[in-house]
Amino acid sequence: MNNFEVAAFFKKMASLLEFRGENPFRIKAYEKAARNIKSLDEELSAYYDQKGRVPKIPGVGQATKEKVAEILDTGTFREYEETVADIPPGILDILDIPGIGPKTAKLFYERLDVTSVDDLVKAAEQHRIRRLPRMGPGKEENILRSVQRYLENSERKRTPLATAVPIVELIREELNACPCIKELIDAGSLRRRKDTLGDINLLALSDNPEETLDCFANLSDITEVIDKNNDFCSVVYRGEVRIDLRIVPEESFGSFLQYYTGSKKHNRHLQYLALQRGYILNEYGFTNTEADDTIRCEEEKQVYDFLGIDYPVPELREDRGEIEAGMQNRLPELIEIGDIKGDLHVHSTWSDGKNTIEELALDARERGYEYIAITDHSPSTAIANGLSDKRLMEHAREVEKADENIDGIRILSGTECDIRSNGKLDYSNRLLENLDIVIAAVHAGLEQQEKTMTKRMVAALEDEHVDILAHPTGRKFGKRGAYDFDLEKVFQTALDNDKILEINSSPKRLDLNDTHARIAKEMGIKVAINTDTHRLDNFNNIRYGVDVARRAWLEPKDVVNTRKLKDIESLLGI
DNA sequence: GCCGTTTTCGGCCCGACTGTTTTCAGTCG
Repeated sequence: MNNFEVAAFFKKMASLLEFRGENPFRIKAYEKAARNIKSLDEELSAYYDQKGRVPKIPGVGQATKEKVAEILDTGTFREYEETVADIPPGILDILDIPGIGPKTAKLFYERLDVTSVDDLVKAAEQHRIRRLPRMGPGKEENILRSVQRYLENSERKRTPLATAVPIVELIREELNACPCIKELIDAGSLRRRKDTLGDINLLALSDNPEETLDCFANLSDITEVIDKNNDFCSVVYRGEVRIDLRIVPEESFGSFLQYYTGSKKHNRHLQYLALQRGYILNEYGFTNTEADDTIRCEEEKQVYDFLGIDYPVPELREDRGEIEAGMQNRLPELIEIGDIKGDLHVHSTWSDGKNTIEELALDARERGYEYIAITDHSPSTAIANGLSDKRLMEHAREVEKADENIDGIRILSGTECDIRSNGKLDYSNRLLENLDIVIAAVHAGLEQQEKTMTKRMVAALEDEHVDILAHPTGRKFGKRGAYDFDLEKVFQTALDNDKILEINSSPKRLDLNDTHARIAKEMGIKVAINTDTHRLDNFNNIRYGVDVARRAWLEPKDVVNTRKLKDIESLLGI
């Protein structure tokens, strides 16, 4: 159980208590505990395993500490379970809908007898909501829209790549103890580095398939074995993620790897090409339709060689033109992590970051970066301790000082400036023009209608001080989709005004996503891959941003922060 | 439920945005 999961219990608990109308300060205390647990640097479970107690955390007193221990021991806590049991189950779903908080859920429950999402939809459609106090037609409409989006999201519950990767690392470590496994290889969407995974696909070479699959089925944290036979086993990890392991024969390892990497569409296209040449292509290799004789590929590349296609890396295999490009020797030279020369979106202790400007700079230098931009929040994002005008000026001076004191890396002064709901920026021109870099971002008023939101974003992109639009579509995994806005218009505005669009590497965002980043590239819009770092280890998330970029066919030249310091400076007009 | 005391009980309590109001409640990051 990680900190986010522990924090989620307390956040949820706060909602439930608010729904029941309990002491607001007790509710606040739970919210605060959740916030502080989420922003801890070390993993509670690791600390607890090692020391047998819960560390001191601000806002977490004795009572909550005991609950944390209970969660780590048992996966839940008694009071939470009792509270949940006391509330109609459908209410829990309603509380998950963005825009509907505990107070609103309570109102609907008490006045309209709404105890499920279904009830809620009916109440809205029958216009019963608009008659409630402080409700009206606009509210009713917004609620219907939120519910619709919520239902769409919950239908396709996929696992974010950044959740899957650590799980696979743990499994890999545990399976190391199993001597019969010769090699364990990622396959499927995991290998293609898709941002979310339906399930995790692994392949293994083994001398003893039976024993290997037994090892696998008995891993800790496996909560269910769905299917198991001679060369295949499918399990559920912690009741959430499905993981398939398949033992593959060495003589056709390449064919298997290619086949189980997919995607389905990519494979279907290859199968069509094979058939034109008189072969059936499947996981065993190419089978001659007449002679019934199979060519097994030991190496994956042989599959492509056989069809006369340059080898496409897994990230490209979506049948979005990579097969045609491979046939014409014009596959892109994709960007790699090593190409990244700096990070243009970093938060320090001045707003909601965990590290000082110096710590960030030294760590970035250690990573071989030539530059970073310190881009703390603006006043509108108050909960993140956004910088007032006065503090912004002090901040810039502090950055300048650090830049003078630390050799080997350039530290740029910047801001992640809120785009207010009316399209105005959170700082005046006078302040913005003193900064090296200005990132603009939408953080509030996310439910605006398409026209308003588009206008708002366009206005920001037309501002001469703005360099980058951060997390342009606003999506967050498991939370909400993109803002309602005209993507084409916003992208065109970015192009016309020579602005940079961000691929935000934060695992909960990955925004732009691969298709949007590809559109940006094709339109000729510059892209930056940033981590939005709030603490040092967030710098590691760059891998996920680069994954997105690679899936979007981006080459080093498409990404501004592959440029050397002096080129980035001239690009930013410093 | 937490915290910090002129120390064990009283105060805690961001601010923009939205859709309602006719001065504000609820949600969110």
